[in-house]
Amino acid sequence: MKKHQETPQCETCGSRHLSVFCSLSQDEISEIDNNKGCNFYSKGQVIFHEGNRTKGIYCINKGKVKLYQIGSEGKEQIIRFAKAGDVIGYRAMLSEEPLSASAASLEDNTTICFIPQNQVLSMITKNPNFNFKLLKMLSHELGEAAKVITDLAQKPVRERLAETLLILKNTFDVDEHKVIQVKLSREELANIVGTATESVIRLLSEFKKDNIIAIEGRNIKLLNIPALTRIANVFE
Amino acid sequence: MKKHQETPQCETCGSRHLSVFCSLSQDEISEIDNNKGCNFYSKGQVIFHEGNRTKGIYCINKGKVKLYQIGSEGKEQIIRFAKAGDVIGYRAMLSEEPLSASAASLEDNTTICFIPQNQVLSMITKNPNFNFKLLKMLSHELGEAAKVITDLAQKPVRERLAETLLILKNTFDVDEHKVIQVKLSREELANIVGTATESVIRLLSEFKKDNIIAIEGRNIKLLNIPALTRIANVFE
DNA sequence: CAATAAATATGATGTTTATCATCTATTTTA
DNA sequence: TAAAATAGATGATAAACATCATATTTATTG
Repeated sequence: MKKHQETPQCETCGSRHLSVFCSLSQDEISEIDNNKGCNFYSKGQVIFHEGNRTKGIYCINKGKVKLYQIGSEGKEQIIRFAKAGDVIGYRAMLSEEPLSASAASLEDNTTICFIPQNQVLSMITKNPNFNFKLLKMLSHELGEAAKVITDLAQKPVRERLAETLLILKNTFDVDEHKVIQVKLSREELANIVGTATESVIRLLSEFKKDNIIAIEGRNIKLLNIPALTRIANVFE
Repeated sequence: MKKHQETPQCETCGSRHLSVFCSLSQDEISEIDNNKGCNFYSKGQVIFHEGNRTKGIYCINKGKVKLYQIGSEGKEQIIRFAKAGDVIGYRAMLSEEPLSASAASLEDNTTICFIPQNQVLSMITKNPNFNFKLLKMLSHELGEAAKVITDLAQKPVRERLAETLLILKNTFDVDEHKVIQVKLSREELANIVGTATESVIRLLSEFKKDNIIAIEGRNIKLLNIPALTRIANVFE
């Protein structure tokens, strides 16, 4: 009893007005609609592979995605996340370099549109607002990356894990029960924090013992955000 | 007996043709020349401060610069370097965010021009080539940052130090005696690698003992680059 | 639904790396 | 140039963290 999966239309895309495409005109939107493709991914499916070339950008219509690199010992390092309204693959397309990261779906029914390069380039040229949104997005990402670098270089694992939980909250939000709205394995958490899976398990247990979080399987409930913030050692 | 320091002209700037400004027309160059400022910095002088706002971009005419953040325990983390022809401060300007890093000169007589925001924005709008160069530069930087993140998260200090030496070689080149053309303290090296100063000192001594490098004060001579590459554990 | 696999959990142990103390060498400055 | 400050070097120790081993729980699948 497979549900029929229809290609979503940009025109009716709920995420569009919050995304980098918010400044496009009606004409530009239908131009994209006529040229884009769409794919549906089940949980764990790879969307693109590090090292490959891309001839366009991927716009997430529905679902959640992790972007990761494989380190020299074969270990996954999660670089960032993307959700509905976010765009991925633009870095490689714009720099004309191979993809610096792989992308994999974190949920079933993740729906992702593919906008060909020539469409994007023409929008950049024709729509200054879109262009500035892109520049802004890239610059912002670069600033975030610098923060991550400093944290990885200087903070102990405990602080980084606390900070990761807060970042996941900001990225995916929490529901009415304070549960972070993304399901990650302990191993994936370790692959964000840059530590061993066992260390994440131990530290989560500590946080739980101190009533800072509650754990139900892969659901993490944030009970005491001020305490987490204190542990994370962030002042901003 | 202070030497008279003259504002350099973009028109005669040797670095221009290799920089993000390479695609500018004669008119655009003189337009910038008429609006830019210029400052001279002695070694160690701060060019701008993390957290401040910038209303333009800094173009390095001469000298070397480190960009760094101060971590939560007050420790410096060097994010990247810049040299003649490189631009700094553009990330903050384009994202309309505060500067994410501070910049400090690494050499006496470092000469840096300041191009006001409105000049840059008008070039972006009027010169598509310049715009694409910017997009490319930002995207490239973002890819480099992702690599650093994976390395910091996964590689041991020894590998990171070896890799840092190779990156310094690629950034600043070596002279005819194989000496890396930038002088950094052991502490600064530690602040790139993300480790303690003592660890850098010990590891450099090891590399020296194995005839992989030679050390004369702050000059580091790369004697065996293949060996360094092997230690750095990079396959690309 | 039993059987198997995978993920989570926890203890024991070892390695890596930071910290502290101290000493020497090199700059800087009075 | 002597004195003081700073940077570099090295050993001893401690802390953080990874790894390995082994349960235990939770998913997955025939």
